Amino acid sequence: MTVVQEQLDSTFAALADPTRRAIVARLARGDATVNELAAPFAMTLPGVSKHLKVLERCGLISRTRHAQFRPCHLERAALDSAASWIEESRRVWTERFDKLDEHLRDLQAKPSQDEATQ
Amino acid sequence: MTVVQEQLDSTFAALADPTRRAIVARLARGDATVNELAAPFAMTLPGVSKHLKVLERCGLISRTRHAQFRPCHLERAALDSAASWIEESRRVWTERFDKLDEHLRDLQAKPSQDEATQ
DNA sequence: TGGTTAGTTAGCTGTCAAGTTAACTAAGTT
DNA sequence: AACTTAGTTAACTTGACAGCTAACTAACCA
Repeated sequence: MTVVQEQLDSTFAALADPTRRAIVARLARGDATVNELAAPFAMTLPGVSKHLKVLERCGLISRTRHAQFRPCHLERAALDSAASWIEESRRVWTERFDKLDEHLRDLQAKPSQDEATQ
Repeated sequence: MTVVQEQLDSTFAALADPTRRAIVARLARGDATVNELAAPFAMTLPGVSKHLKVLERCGLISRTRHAQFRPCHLERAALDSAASWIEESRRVWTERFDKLDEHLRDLQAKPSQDEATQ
């Protein structure tokens, strides 16, 4: 298993949880402390702390220290790599149909003997 | 939990597995049977069959019948919704920095009394 | 009809993840 | 020094999931 694959594994797995997606969405609007992030959820602080660890381990967030606070910061790189993977699949899928389309236009424009007899 | 959230949960969870990502990438290039999809993997057929069920349940693929074959087909909708979610977070993140940037340019252009004394 | 090909279902095992409470660390406050 | 605030770590329970083998269904072939 390559490093890139493991990165994607952990990033997609992180985004599979609705609590973590909400945290990411919140952090997109600006940095926040653990308690601020935990406030909207009916969940204990250790639970949120675990989610943050998951997000940190896949590189989606980073944490610094500021007195007894640990402000969380969204890192766009992991988000970018997940987006890139999906985009690549969509690109291939789209390209295939574009080629099919082109082929059909070719057939219509100048049907060859071979194709016309099929 | 909303339907949309459950859809995202299951789609991201599906994409968290490297085998399933490889299957999706393969299907982007065109439809394939279960055995064709299983061929590249050191895994039993029931294992692959399970992965396909996961992909089907989150809407990433669909399956039809053709004699004793069950060709798999990539459905772009689920892929699109996952991509959209990520894009929205990236958009917010980017917008925030654009606004900050604009604010800083404003400060430089016409510093107010209030801001100048801080 | 008996065999082959394509694939799924069932049942099992091991692993990992989410959530909890309780106990801890570390920094700031009085 | 004692207390409060912010957060993490540890230990546990529960539930889901990946993989396997064995047994099954369904369609085609001889």
